[in-house]
Amino acid sequence: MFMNFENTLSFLLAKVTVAHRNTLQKSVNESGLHSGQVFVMFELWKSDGQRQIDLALRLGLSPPTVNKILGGLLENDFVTRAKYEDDARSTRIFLTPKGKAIRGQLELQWIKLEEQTVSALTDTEALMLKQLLAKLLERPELV
Amino acid sequence: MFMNFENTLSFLLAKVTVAHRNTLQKSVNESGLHSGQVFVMFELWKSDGQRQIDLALRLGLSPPTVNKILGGLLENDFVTRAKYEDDARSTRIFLTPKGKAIRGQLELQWIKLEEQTVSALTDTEALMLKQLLAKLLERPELV
DNA sequence: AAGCTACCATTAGCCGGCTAATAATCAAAA
DNA sequence: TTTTGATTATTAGCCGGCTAATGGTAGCTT
Repeated sequence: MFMNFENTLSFLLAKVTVAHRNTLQKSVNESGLHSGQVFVMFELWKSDGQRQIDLALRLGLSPPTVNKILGGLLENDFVTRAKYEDDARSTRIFLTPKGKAIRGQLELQWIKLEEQTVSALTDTEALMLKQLLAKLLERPELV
Repeated sequence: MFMNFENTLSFLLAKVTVAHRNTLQKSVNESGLHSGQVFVMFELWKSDGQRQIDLALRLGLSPPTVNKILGGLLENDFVTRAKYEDDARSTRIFLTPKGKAIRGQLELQWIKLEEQTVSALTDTEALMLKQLLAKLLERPELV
């Protein structure tokens, strides 16, 4: 009479969420970073000196979440805050030398993580999965 | 010189899962439940009176996580705890009438959520995505 | 110039994950 | 029988998400 809960896409996504976050956590904590911090660092490596609100928008996270993550990065001296001269409301986030230096290591760890994840699939499957996930992300309100 | 971070499977999975959890949260909070509680309830509907450790194993969650989620369900009178006669260590979790009554509503909401999610894809794509996610989940240590 | 509105950062507080550490119990081995 | 080890639940404390509410600033309108 009742549906097959475990076979819904929503269920599978939820399960993958938890599993993937655990794997990500293990993968990056060698570098002294936590899972959420990695995404902020990648964004800063692309463009240093962003405002918090822009980081939030590009990462698809709420401003308080970004603020909290930055707190940890500041404590560990990966980034610094600096007031933006033209606008006293916003602060700009800059990479420290330590934050810049860690990039290579993190990229290698990310590549290893990617190889691990992809190893469960064939090349075709991996490509297809990426395309399907990207298609879901095009509708942020639906995922 | 550096990799295309946004095009890795690991990145896409991380993004999709955050987005999906937000959608799930909105979907189920009409019923008075939170996102994590839903999975425990579905598990109890399948088999009432389980021990916490068995819930944790079947859900793929840590025992403290299940314990915390059950705290909320107990407070809101969706479940009750009862000692297992043969073993003083474990407790068994039972659905209350309120917990049993909410099943139909939750199932409908889940179906709506599923339709929403799947609507971004064709039938073939949705089926394929489910199969690929399921394949990833077969290797819990890799996702 | 004054005031309204929009924007940015921040705080507080919640839920959902986790690990590590405790306490109690059970079971098996010595 | 005692002791040792495994199991179960629980607590504490962390990170990563979120919403709601504050306070300060900018900017536009009047």
